[in-house]
Amino acid sequence: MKDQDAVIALGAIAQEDRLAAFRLLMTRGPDGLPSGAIAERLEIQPTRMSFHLAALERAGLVTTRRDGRHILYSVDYERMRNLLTFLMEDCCGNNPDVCCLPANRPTNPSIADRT
Amino acid sequence: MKDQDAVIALGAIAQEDRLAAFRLLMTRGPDGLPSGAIAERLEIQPTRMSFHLAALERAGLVTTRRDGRHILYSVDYERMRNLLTFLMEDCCGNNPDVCCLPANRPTNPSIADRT
DNA sequence: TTCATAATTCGATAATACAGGAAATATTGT
DNA sequence: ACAATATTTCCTGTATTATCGAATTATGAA
Repeated sequence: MKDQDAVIALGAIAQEDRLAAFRLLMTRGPDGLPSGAIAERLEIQPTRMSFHLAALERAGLVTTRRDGRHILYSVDYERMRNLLTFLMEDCCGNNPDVCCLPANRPTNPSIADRT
Repeated sequence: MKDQDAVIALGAIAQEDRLAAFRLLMTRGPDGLPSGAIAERLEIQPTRMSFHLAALERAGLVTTRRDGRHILYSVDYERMRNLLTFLMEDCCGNNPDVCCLPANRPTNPSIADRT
């Protein structure tokens, strides 16, 4: 992921309503939710929600697909993974001592090879 | 970490110059770097660098300490860890199947208890 | 104390982003 | 074709953020 992509992705979730929507979508998995349902759940006006969801989509963090008269928004988990990887790169990669990995997870990349 | 804190922290690194500065500081560990050195390295005017570093500090992502006529900026790794944890909460917590953890790390929190 | 260096703060301007409501588009059911 | 639903796009005003240069504060050295 390039710096510019990260800036856009970070900017997308650096807003109250969008962060709330994104986190809600994360809990829904690939099925996702339509804009209206998200708006209702978060008590945000539909036109606002649409605006914010468009920003998340531009940032690549969510994808859309139409289902009848609904448009379903769902998280692009791989994109999110890429963003988190990007944020950790300069941390543990060059500085194993002071690691920013959450929950005291092992810093050794070989952990990925375990079952 | 509260939503509002996350929004501020994310907004802090959602900017080209600040993201570059933050990533540079991450590679430096607790020692950090003075504003001038960062500005020179990134080819950013000192007054702008100062402005952006102040934003990172307000967001809690970096701390400062004076050393002679230098003011050293360094990453608050715990804060960064908290932010990353926050971002992953709604992912693997509620949805072990579609996980956004980087590098295929185990999703089971008990991993933290291993040696 | 006076000079030079490191960095920040201030004031003005320019660029972006946010919010609300009206209008437009797409889809389904009658 | 028509009405209803789901959602987006457009327009306007407002607020936040970024940039630049000049002035200011803090420190160390002569």
